[in-house]
Amino acid sequence: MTIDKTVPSRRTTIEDVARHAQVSRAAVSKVLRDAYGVSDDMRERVNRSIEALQYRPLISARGMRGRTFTLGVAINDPANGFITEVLTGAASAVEGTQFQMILSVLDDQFGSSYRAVESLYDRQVDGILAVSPLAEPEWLEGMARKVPLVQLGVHDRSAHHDTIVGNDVEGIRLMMRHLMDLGHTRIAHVTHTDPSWIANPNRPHIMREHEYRRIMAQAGLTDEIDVIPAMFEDHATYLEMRRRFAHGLRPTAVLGGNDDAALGVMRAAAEFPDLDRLSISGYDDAHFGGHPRVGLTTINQDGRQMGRRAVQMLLERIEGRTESRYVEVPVRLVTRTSTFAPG
Amino acid sequence: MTIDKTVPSRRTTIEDVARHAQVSRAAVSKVLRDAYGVSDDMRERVNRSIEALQYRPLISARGMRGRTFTLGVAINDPANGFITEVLTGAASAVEGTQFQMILSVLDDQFGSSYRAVESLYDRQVDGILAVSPLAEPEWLEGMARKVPLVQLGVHDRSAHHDTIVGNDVEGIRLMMRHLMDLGHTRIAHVTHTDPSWIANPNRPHIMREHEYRRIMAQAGLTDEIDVIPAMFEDHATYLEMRRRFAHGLRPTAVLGGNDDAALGVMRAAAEFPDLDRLSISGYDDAHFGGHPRVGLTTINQDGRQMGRRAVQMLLERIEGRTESRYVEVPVRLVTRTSTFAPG
DNA sequence: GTGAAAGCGCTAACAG
DNA sequence: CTGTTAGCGCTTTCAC
Repeated sequence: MTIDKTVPSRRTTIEDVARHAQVSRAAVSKVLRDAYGVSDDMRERVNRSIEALQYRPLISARGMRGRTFTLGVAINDPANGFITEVLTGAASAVEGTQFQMILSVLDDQFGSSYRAVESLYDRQVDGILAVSPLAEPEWLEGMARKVPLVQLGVHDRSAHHDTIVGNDVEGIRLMMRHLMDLGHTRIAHVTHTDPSWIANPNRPHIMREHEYRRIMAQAGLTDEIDVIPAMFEDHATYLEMRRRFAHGLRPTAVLGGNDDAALGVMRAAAEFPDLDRLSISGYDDAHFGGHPRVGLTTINQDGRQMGRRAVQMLLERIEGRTESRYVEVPVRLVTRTSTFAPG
Repeated sequence: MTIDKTVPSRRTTIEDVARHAQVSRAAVSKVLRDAYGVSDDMRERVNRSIEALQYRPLISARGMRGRTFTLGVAINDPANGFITEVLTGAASAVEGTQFQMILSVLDDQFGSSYRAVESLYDRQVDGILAVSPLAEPEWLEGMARKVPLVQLGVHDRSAHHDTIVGNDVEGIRLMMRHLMDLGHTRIAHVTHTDPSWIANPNRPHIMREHEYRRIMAQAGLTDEIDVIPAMFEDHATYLEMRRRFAHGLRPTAVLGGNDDAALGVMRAAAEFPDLDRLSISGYDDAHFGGHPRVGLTTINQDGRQMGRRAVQMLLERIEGRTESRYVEVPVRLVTRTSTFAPG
C-alpha cells in the first residue's frame, strides 16, 4: 500500500485562492467570471493561484447567487435510438461553450416527466431541454415561466418556451404514399397506447396515428384500419405481434410508430416463415435501422440536427431572448432493403 | 393569449413554509430530513404547508451543508449499446430510493473523462459511478478520496473506490475456443487503438487484445495475428474494414472488440459478396446484436446487472462503508445466427 | 420538543 | 481598479 500524500480533506475555496494570490475574494470571483474591472497583472496573479491550487468553483455555491452553467436535458428512455441521436446532437452544440450538460432520466412508475424535469429545476440548471416530455402542456408552460426551456417533440406552442418538432403529418403521408404505391392495402399501424400516458393530441405518436387513420379512410380502406397497441419499445411490440401472427393476423405491411417498434415487428415476423413478404417500416431513422442486415425503410427527421438546434435555441433564451420560437424540421423518406450476409 | 395567473417570481423557500406553518425554519428542515425531535402534530402541520405551498427544497442550498441526494454517472458515449444496458440497470437500482441520478457525458476532444467526472464533483453529487472512465488510475483514486466512487469496467483495484468488471480474459477465451472449434485459424481482432486514450493495461479492450494475442500464439498461429485498429464505433470500423477488404484482406473470422465494432465489420462485409462465409463476432451482448436479422455471436457480461450492482455498491459507500470491494461478474458465450426475412 | 443563529462558498452591490 | 460586506436557502449546533 502506498502512502497517501496530498489528501485534501477540505475543498479548495475561493478564499484560499484569494489568500494565495494576495487579493480579495471579489477579485478572484471577477477573474472567474471575466467580469469588468480587473487589471492584467491581477488577472494573471489570480490565474496562477487557481492553477497552483487546482481550484474549481463549487457549482452549488455559484447557483445560489448566479448561474450554474449547466444545461439540463430530460429524457424518457436512454435506450431509444432517436433519443440517442438527439443527445449526440445536443452534446455537440454544448461543446465549446462554458456550459455543461447533465441528463435526467424519467424514472417513475407513472410514466411522467415531472420528476425528471423538476429534479433539474431543483438543481438550478440555467436551462432545460425537455425531450418529448410526458407532461401536461400547462405544467410545462409553468416550468418555462421559471426557467428557460425548450421542448422537443411535442407539437405544443407556448409563449414561454420554444418548441422544435418534426413534421409528423408529412412523414406519415410520405410513408403511406410509399406503401400504397407498392400496392399495399392491408396496412397495420403499431403505436403506443398506454392509457397512463398523457392524453395529448399534439404528441407525435398520436399525430402519426391520426394521420394514418385519415389516409386509410380517405383511400377507402376504413375497414382495413388496424391500430396495434404496444409500447414504443421492441420487446413489448415483439410480444404483441407474435401473439397476433399466431392468431392468423396477416397484414401485408406494418408501419411502426417508431423504429424500435418496427424492430419488434421484425423480431416477431422472423418466427413466422410464411410472413416472408411482409413490409415493415418505421419512423425516426435511428442509427440501427441503417444496418445492412436490417435495412429498415423509415422516415428521417434528423435527430442530431434537432438536438443541436434545440441547444442553440436554449442558449439564446438563456442569453435573454424572450420571444418564443416554433421550429418544424423537414422529414424525408428513406427506403432500404436488408442485405443478408450469413456468419 | 391567456392571462398569466400565479407567476411565482420568487421561489418558495423553507422560510415561507415556516411562516405558513407557524414554526421555525429549523423545524421545517427537520421534518424534511426525518430528523429526530419533532412532534407528530408539528410534522403534520409542516407537511400540510409544504403541500399547500408546493415547496421543493433547493438542492444547491442543501448541498452547501449536507447531501444533495444525487448520484452522478459519468459515461463516454450514450450511443454505445453496452453503456445503455448499464444505465438501464443503474436507473432501476436508483428507483425507489431518495436519490436522483444525473448523467454526465464525456464531451471533450481529448477523449478523457476528467471533465465529465469533475463536473459531477463540482455539482456536489453524493456519489459517482464512473463507467469505463478514460482517466489515470491515480487520478480516479484521488477523486475517490473526496467522494464515494464506484468504477465500472476497468480492472483497476483501489483501496478508495469499488470496482466492478466483467471477466474479460475468460470472455475472450470462450470466444476464441468457439472460433477455433469451428476450424478458424485466420482470426482477426478489431480493437480501439487511439493513441490519445489512456494507456492502461487494465482497460477491458487492452485485456481482450492481450488475451487474443496470447491464445493465437499458444495455438501456433503467431503469423496469423492481425489486430485491426479502429474506434469502438461502427462507422469507423466500417471504413477501416472496407479499406482492408478492398485490399484483398480475407480473414475467415473477425472478433470485434465490442459489439459496435462487430456491427461495423458486418456493414463492410455486406459490400463484399465473396465474403459470404466470414464469421463475425462481438463482445458485450448489447441489445441490438440479438435482433434476428443481425444474429450476432458475442460474449454476454450482463450490463444491466453490472449497473444495478454498481449503484448498490455506491449507495453502501455513501451510507458509510469504507472497505473497498472488487467484483468480477461472470461472462458467457452467446451463439446466434442471422435469420433473414426480406421486407 | 423547539427555535435562534452561525455559516457553507460564492456573487454583486457598493465604497474607497 | 480593488476590497468590504450582505446575503442566496439550507442544515446544524446549541441554548432554552
